[in-house]
Amino acid sequence: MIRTHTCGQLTIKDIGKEVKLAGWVSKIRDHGNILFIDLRDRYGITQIVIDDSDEIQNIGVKPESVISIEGTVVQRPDSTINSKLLTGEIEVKLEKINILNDSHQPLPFEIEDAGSVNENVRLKYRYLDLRRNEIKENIIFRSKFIQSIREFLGKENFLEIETPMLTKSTPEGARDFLVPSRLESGKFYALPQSPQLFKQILMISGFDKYFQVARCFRDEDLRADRQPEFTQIDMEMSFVEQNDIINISEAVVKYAIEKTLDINIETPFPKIKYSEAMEKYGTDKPDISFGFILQNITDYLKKSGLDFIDKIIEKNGIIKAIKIEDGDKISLKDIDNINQFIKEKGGNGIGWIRFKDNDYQSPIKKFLKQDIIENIKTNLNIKSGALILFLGGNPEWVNEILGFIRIQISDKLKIKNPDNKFYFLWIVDFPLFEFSKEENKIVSRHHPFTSPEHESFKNHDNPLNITAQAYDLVLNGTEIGGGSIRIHKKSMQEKIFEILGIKKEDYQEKFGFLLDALSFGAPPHGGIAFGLDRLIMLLKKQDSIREIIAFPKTQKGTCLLSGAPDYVESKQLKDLKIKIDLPEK
RNA sequence: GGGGCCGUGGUGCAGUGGUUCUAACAUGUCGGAUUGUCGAUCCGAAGAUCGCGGGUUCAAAUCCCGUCGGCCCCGCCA
Repeated sequence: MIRTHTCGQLTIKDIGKEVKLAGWVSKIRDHGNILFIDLRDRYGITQIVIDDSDEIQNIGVKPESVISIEGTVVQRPDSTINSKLLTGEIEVKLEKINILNDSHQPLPFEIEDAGSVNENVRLKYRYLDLRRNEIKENIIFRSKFIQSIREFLGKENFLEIETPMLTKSTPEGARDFLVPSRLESGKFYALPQSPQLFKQILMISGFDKYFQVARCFRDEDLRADRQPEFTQIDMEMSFVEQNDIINISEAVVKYAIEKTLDINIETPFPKIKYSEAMEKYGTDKPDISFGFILQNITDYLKKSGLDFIDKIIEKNGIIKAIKIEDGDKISLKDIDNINQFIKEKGGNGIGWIRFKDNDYQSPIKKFLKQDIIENIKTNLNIKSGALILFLGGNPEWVNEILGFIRIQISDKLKIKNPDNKFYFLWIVDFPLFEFSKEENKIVSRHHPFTSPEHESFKNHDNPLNITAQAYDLVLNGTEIGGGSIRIHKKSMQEKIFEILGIKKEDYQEKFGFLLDALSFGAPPHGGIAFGLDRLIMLLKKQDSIREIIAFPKTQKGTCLLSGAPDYVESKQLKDLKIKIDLPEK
């Protein structure tokens, strides 16, 4: 046996025991006739003490070498107890030391405070980075969180079922990662963007409660909270309605968080309609930890005599405002930056009024009638020092842009989440479709298997007015989950494909297997998927999901540790009958 | 596809045209000293063609162009 205990285990209860420990040399403190080694493993640090001067001469260990030791657990003298360590009341008096493997010196970076090391160096030597306490704890937390979800869903009678990684490319949605087939030259598998169709088919098979810790792949550009491969907690249930899924989702999230963090999660989470989220926050994933709610001031500006405002109102546009109580903290330069952003988004610029005592400043001051100002002051409850920013145009555009600005300003003022809590929020009643300007056609807002809300489907005059039985879970302004009740009747699924403008032969070719399955007794069903990486990131208060993924990719999708992606041998391409045709530079 | 920030010993950084840049400081590494440290301490040493390529200049880490790499954002992500 190489070790009898871990480095985080021994305490005052173990005094006198003969033990064997193994781990990494974290720190050496050499005092000449006494020498200390901090021995570290996943569980903690135990101080090894050597006070035999001959032994010290021969010891020759280097930081981050792996050693095993034998010795006796002894109590530390009172004055040398280290209250920062769980093992700080004891130390192990060394009797025998074995260097299992040396570490090259100097190290690429110091393990203890590598937080300030450039990320490219951290990623290249990820194995060293993962020895650091903070990121190690993130990875351990992630594992415990997943375990608690398995525990909860297991008790709730859910089955964990794997679905294929090599599957069929489907139109719509994100760009697929493709895998060439050798046995069927010229054909490709796609890596799953989500197990969506397979989990629906499992419902049709009668596995009425399914979940999976599912790896998903989307070949799109990366962000701090987006990796090309990521993990979903994927769930699907039969014989359920929207609220059943919402309830079990809240229960599983509550259970896993309370089990892994020492906090209380209040359920049920608040719900707001999509339309309300857009009106008030200008986004479908609002951060509700602070105010700055978008306020419609169109009525107060009617007959303002201002040409550009009259024109906006004439074209059925609106004017909305954000009120910033601490208006002095937003400078003219900040407003300039906002203007630049708006110009990039196809607008002219933002209006502003700065209220000071009983006066006010504004670039359009000489055009503003006193009664308009009074109206705004009263209705928006303006106090001295406040700044309002306002923007006019068509409602959707105004909401979207002000939603962005709301976040920009809150970042600048650092007023987000002042009490550092978790603000969960359900967004419900999404539209089933939206109009895509790029493709100039109607597309699914969630995915084409989402069931419409029946009344709105029956009564619709325009597909864009149909409501979906879909719901998103938002945590502190980040979407962490989403799902829907699915269509379980073939005829309805065909109608949806037709509204989407997909030809019968095309949907037959791509989704025929689903339509077939729906025709053999498909139960009503629905589900949800949680973005595990984002959820863990937020729970661990990290700024990037790379901090909670063991081996993440860079913004260009490369792995600095392994060097992927890379060229392959020509024989491999030959087997696949693939020719590379790179454009000349 | 676009916008922005960054790249200087192993690591983190200072230095924005010159002779206090023959590149500072901190930390680590190596050698020595040291009996109670735990961010140990003290003494000493080594370690950098300033990401790479080109240009401007009497003179470039510093200015310009290109390129490579990392990060943040827009587009994209049903």
